[in-house]
Amino acid sequence: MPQQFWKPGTDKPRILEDEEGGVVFFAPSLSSASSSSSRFGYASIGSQRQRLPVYKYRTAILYLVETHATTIIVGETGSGKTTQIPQYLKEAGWADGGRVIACTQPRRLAVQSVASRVAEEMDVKLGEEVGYTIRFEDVTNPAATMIKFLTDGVLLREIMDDPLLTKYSVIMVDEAHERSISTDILLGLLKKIQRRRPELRLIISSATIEAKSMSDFFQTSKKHRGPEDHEFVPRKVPAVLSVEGRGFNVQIHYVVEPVSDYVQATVSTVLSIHDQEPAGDILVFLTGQDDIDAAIQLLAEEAHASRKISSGLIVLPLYSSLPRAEQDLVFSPTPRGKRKVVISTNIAETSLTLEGVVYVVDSGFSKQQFYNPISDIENLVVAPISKASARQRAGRAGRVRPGKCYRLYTEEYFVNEMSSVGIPEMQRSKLVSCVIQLKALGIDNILGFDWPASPPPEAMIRALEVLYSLGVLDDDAKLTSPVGFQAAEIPLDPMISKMILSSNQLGCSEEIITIAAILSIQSIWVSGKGVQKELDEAKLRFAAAEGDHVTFLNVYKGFLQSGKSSQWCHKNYMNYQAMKKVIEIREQLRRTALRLGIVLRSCEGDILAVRKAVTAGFFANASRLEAFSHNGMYKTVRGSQEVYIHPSSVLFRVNPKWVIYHSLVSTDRQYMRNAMTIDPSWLTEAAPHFFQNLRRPDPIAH
DNA sequence: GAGCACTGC
Repeated sequence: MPQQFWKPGTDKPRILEDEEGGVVFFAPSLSSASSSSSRFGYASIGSQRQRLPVYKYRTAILYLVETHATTIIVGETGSGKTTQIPQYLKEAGWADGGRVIACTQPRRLAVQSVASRVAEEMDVKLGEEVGYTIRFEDVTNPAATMIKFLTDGVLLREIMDDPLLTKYSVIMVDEAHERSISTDILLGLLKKIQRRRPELRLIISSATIEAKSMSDFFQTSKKHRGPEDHEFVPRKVPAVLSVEGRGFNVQIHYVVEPVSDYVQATVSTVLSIHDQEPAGDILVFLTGQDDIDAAIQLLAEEAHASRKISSGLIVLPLYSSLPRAEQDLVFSPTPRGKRKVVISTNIAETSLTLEGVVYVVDSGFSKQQFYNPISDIENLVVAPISKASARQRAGRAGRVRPGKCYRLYTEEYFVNEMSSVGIPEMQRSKLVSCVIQLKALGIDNILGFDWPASPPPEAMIRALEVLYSLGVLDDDAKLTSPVGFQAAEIPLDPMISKMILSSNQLGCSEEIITIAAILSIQSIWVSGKGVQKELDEAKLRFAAAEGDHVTFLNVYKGFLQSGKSSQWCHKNYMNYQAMKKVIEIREQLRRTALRLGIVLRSCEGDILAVRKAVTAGFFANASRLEAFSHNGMYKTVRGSQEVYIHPSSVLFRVNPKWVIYHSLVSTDRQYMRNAMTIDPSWLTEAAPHFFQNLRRPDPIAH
């Protein structure tokens, strides 16, 4: 047990029972917090730490963690919970005896920056007492690390090697309100682990007040234990503690009438802020590159027309596919007498923080992914945001001083129609990777798994079907040996994993892991507007008749021959950052392949082997050109869906009779992205079962 | 001849 920090007889924390009996609320006691103020830390950093809002809950938090299996902490950004709570736990002895305190984050950058901040506060070298682990980077020392920050994805991988996470005494899951797939899987698994390890403590940290549902989820026993035994057995009822943030007040403005064109409304709002409000930068939330470009152009036109305000505005776009140098412009300080306007996607809602923003304009929309398990198509659509998102966006205006947020929707809409939280990612995504991961963790009854939010059964069944067809699961829906277990080890989509495993027998693993690495990033080309012709020409220099996959091999070869040069990328309209990521992923895949006993071998130009390996993973994505089609219409073998080759493919307008594709994107039509020519006989060869089971008597007859 | 919100292993 950790050292006792709570002394009976001293100022006792007050516990307030929720009337429904499910939730324990805790009222902070200022005097107990200040009584333990000078026990740790260096003067300057120590007093800085004490000024954080979370500090006055120090005793309360430690008390709750000690006495409850799960503690839910609701706190806005700026409360200091992420950097302070792990330190409080360490100071209270939770890292004694070689145990480790873990704190997960959804994003890599957050892991790195929080870890270095905490190492600095504790005056230790990063990677010793305080460390972090993210994909490609393990900055920990197993013999010394007491506080470890990591992405939730990394912790999930750790569960594969150590199913009970035995080295951790406390696991804090931060930003749980974002409800990413890995956070949700992690929460489900932690609940199971807790049943086997009653001494394990969980802290769930969330920005929204939806704590009740989280509390219900972690409430393993309805029976209350008496207070006399709580020192030995933690209470099963989760404790809930609310910590205020340190943001400044943000005044909210709503439009009086609904707007019909939010791009136009954005531009008018920005201009009137610039005209009437004191200095301070403006952050605008739109949905995507199209919106953003349109708004910037309109803003330029209107500012030009009214000369009085045309000067003084610096307008900058911000989205993830923007080249790095242009992205960095938004961080440069605003010159005196100027006003910066950053027009951004959701990237500025959580991933990037801009200093100096005083005004936020919120369109009320963002692009969100939805998955239809019946048609098996993922769709990116503009959809209304949730109240939680709207609050997060508004909060971006209050970081340096009191700010204002202009919502381009009515108050009536916000209050009555906006949903309070977004739909968890789990309920709007493909679940193939998620299901194989759970299988690898020994969860046999996938449909009965205790999720924080249950995914649609159709999506689960579809995922099971895909895994069965790949030979990853057997008739009893158990992982096959060795293919299933090996595929689960590879940190990629199972269809790609299957392709890699098949390349072993075909003698082309070096080429296939290159293709796998490139397929698992967004795009290796620079984003196309304005340089379309040049981009097309550059692509032609690498284009292979066999299709996009083989083209990728040419590109990668060229990149290596250039000495991985950024100028070479620039010259060929390639995204250098993306290529660097390809190199990293490829290196990780090489190591994973070696561990799985895959022989790394090049086929030395035998492209037939490469194409067969791709087919072994992606046979389910085969389609055939319609016999009398003049417009390049294909039908999928699996579902007879009408599909077309995407104009970005090197096979666009080539229209070979048979292709397999990597993915479908759905806009006005269904487009196949990354297509490759095949011989249809390879399909039955790769997956006889799959094609026999299709309804049509002979779907691949010539 | 079209368009890629954002993460992550």
